Amino acid sequence: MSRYRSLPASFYRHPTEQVARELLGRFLVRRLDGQKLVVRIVETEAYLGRQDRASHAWQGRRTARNASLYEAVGVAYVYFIYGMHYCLNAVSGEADEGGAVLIRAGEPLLGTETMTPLRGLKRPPRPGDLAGGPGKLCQALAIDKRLDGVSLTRGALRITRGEPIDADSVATGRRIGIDYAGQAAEWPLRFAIQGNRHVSRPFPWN
DNA sequence: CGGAAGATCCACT
DNA sequence: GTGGATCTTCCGA
Repeated sequence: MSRYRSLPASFYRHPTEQVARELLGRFLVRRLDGQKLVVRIVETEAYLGRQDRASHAWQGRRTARNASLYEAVGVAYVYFIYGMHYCLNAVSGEADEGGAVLIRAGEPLLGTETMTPLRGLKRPPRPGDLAGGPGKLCQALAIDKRLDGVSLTRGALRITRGEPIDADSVATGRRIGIDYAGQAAEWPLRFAIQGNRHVSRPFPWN
């Protein structure tokens, strides 16, 4: 069905803030051992690249870690943080700009019985337990460094058309965990589906 | 080469 | 709300 058709690379070739908004409602599909795990993207953040102090591409920084940011739009940028977590981004914007969208939270749709033990849980999960945060989401979908640089348009990790939401159903806020970024910390580049209970932490609606 | 920081999560009070 | 876990990555000396 068309909800499971991958978004094309051209989808990501637009301003990163726009891509971050339009990724809400889309499906993140992980193929794992012949099984399909699916979450609906409910929260994102835009990182604008060289002009954004919170971005790993701030001032055009190029390192071994962030090489994927300069590969091509539509590829995954996966990095390791805090000694124990991974974060998943979709590279977006213009070539060489270093823009990307952080996938901060998803609503589990398929494969929850597999995600639950991957998360180390033994009880039925409550909203947000499985993928309500960038680190949780990666753990639930078995996303790690091996998926850094892969295309999101095909293969073991894809983003599909899903269920696009209305523009007026998007909640906006400040990005999380980047207080070091000065003025950029106040830019309203965090987005979520209005009222969704699977977000990483409360929005103004709560 | 060493130190410090980090796009987080969890347990505990 | 606070503090600790944990370790790769990066930058300055």
